[in-house]
Amino acid sequence: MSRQQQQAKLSTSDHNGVSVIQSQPHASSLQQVPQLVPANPSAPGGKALAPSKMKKAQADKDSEEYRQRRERNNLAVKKSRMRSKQKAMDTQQRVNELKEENERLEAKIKLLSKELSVLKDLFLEHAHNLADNVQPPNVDGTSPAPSAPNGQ
Amino acid sequence: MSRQQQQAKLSTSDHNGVSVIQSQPHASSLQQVPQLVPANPSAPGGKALAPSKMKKAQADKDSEEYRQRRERNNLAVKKSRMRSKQKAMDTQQRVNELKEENERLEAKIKLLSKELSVLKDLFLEHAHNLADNVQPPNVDGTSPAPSAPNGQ
DNA sequence: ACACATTGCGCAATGC
DNA sequence: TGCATTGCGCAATGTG
Repeated sequence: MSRQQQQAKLSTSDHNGVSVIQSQPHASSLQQVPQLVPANPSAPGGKALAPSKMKKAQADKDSEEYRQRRERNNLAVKKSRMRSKQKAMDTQQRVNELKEENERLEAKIKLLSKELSVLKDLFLEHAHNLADNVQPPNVDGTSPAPSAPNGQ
Repeated sequence: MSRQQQQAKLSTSDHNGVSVIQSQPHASSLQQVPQLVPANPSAPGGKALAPSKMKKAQADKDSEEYRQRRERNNLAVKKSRMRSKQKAMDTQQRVNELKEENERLEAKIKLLSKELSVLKDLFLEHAHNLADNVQPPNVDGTSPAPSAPNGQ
C-alpha cells in the first residue's frame, strides 16, 4: 500500500537500462533488459516462465516478497560495507603499529651495535696492552697506563 | 538524445526511492529520515503528494543540463572509488612490507645479541682468569705470553 | 531452491 | 560553480 504509491508510476527501476546505457552512451547498443528473475512466490504451485512481456515487472516490485528481499539485501549491503570500512581502518592501524614497532627495533639495534663496538674496542685495547706489556714490561718504571676506561 | 530514449518511460529514477524508505511504515528497521529535498526549486511548498505535479520533475530529469551533471558525477564517483580501492590495496601492501622489514630487524637483533653475549662471556672468563691466577695460558686466542720473568 | 555476502553502478546530499 | 566524497538502494553475482 505504501510502496505502490511511491513507486507505482515513477519507478520501474531504471537500473538495467540506464546504468548500462549511460556507461556507453556512444555505443550502438540497443540492449534489452536483463530480464530479471524475481521469482513468483505468490503461488507455491509453480508457474515458471512465459513472461509475455514486462507488464508483470511492476507487480514484481509491488510484491511483498520482493520488498522483503530488497530490505534484507539492503541490510546485508550495509553490513558488508561496514565491515569493509572497518577492515580498512584496521589495516591502517596495523600500519601504524608496525611502524612503531619498527622504530623500537631500530633503536634497539642501534643500542646493541654501540654496546658491541664498545666491547670490541675494549678487547682491542686489552690486546694491545698485553702486547705492549709483554714486550716491554717496564721501560722506565711507570705503570702500564690504564687506557680506555670508557663505557657506561 | 539517447538518454531520453532510454529513460523516457521507464526511468524517473525511483530514487525518490528514498521516499520509499521514508514511507516505509511497517518495516521494523531503517528509520532514518533523510528528508530528501528533490531539488525542485521551481515549485515551492513541496509536492509530497499530488500526483499531478510530476511533470516538472520529469522535465528536470530529461533536461540536458541534468543529464550532463549526472554523467559528470558518475564519472567522478567512479574515479573516487577507484582511488579509494587503490589506496586500500596500497595500505595492505605497506603492511606486508613493514612485516618483512620487521622480521629482518628482528633477525639482526638476534644476531647482535648473540655476538654480544659471546663477547661478554669472554670478558667474564678473562676476569676469572685474572683473579684466579696471574697469567693464564690463552683465553682469548692470543699468544700465551711468557709469564715467567724468572730469568734463566 | 535459498539466504546471506560482495560488488559495480547510478543518484543525491554534502564537503571543499 | 565544479569536482570529490559518502551514504544509500538496486540488481547481478558469488558462496555455502
